[in-house]
Amino acid sequence: MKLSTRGEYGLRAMFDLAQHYGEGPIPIKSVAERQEISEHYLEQLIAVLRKAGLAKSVRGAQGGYILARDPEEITVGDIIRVLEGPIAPVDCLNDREGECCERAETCVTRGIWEKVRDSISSVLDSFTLADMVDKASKMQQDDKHYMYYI
Amino acid sequence: MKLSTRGEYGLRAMFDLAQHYGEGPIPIKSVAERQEISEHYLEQLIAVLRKAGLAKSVRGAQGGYILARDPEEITVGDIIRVLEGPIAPVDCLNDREGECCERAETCVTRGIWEKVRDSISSVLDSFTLADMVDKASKMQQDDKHYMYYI
DNA sequence: GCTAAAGTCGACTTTTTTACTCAGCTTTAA
DNA sequence: TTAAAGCTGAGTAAAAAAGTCGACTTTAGC
Repeated sequence: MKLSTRGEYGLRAMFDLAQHYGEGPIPIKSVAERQEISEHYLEQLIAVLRKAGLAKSVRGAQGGYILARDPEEITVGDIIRVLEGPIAPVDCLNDREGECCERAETCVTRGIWEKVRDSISSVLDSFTLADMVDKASKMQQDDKHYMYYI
Repeated sequence: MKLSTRGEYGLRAMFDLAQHYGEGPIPIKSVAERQEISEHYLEQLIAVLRKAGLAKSVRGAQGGYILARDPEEITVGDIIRVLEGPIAPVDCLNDREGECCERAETCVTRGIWEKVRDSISSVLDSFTLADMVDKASKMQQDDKHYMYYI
């Protein structure tokens, strides 16, 4: 039950773009440096996000990437689904009803996986990039406070 | 976000033992046949479940495996955690607080993964093997009904 | 127009994990 | 005593994940 680095890196990259939203195109190189991710690898991930319509690219000098929509309009679920494929603990959830499992027995487990999937989805969809940026800035505030009183 | 076959097979095997609970030790071979899982592979999985205290073995002729506790006392979460490792979308959730991520920024995502983990856990812990056996027998009833009316 | 800073594309490699397989051993009911 | 079970550890093949490389295209700014 683990995310691959694709989802983790991709989310961090999109979060980075969200933090710089409004500043024009952000070069992938700078995102990779800040997030400590291999530039070439990140290139691949962001290409997927672009094709899925979550990010836009601006080619040429002074180019880079921008979120395709406002940070409020992009959920963590949107990003994870694109990079990790459909959220489904077992494959048969992606098949049409009745297309898998001959034995009804086996399908008892299916109901459980469905509930797991739905609960993951609903958690992931409940966070937007804007929420994350808010939280990050609050954390920085707290840090300052803390420093102040030392 | 996918389960490996370890969790899937292991759960099916334990479900099989639950269906035969009270009938004495069930040989792994028969479980493997019913569930269409490689016998040798299943041996490895059930060994892990045994060491974790979820199943008991009876060696020698007429031996086999038995659930270590009543089916009501074993949840799907117990089984999955043993076979798939701790439920944690990202590794840093298994570290102690503050041991990971230097940058507070990075840790904004951590809060999200924590909620995902907790929601998965609570779904998995809400099903016991007894629930699954009940459901399977109901499904068989329904099947008979269905057949009856054709 | 040239140049350098960007993104684009596809193929390649390495590493890790998964999913088995095998052989030989130990235990024990009948 | 024997055959049916579990136990153990090593080995392996295939797949997926993670990352690398190099050549190409686009475009702002000089």
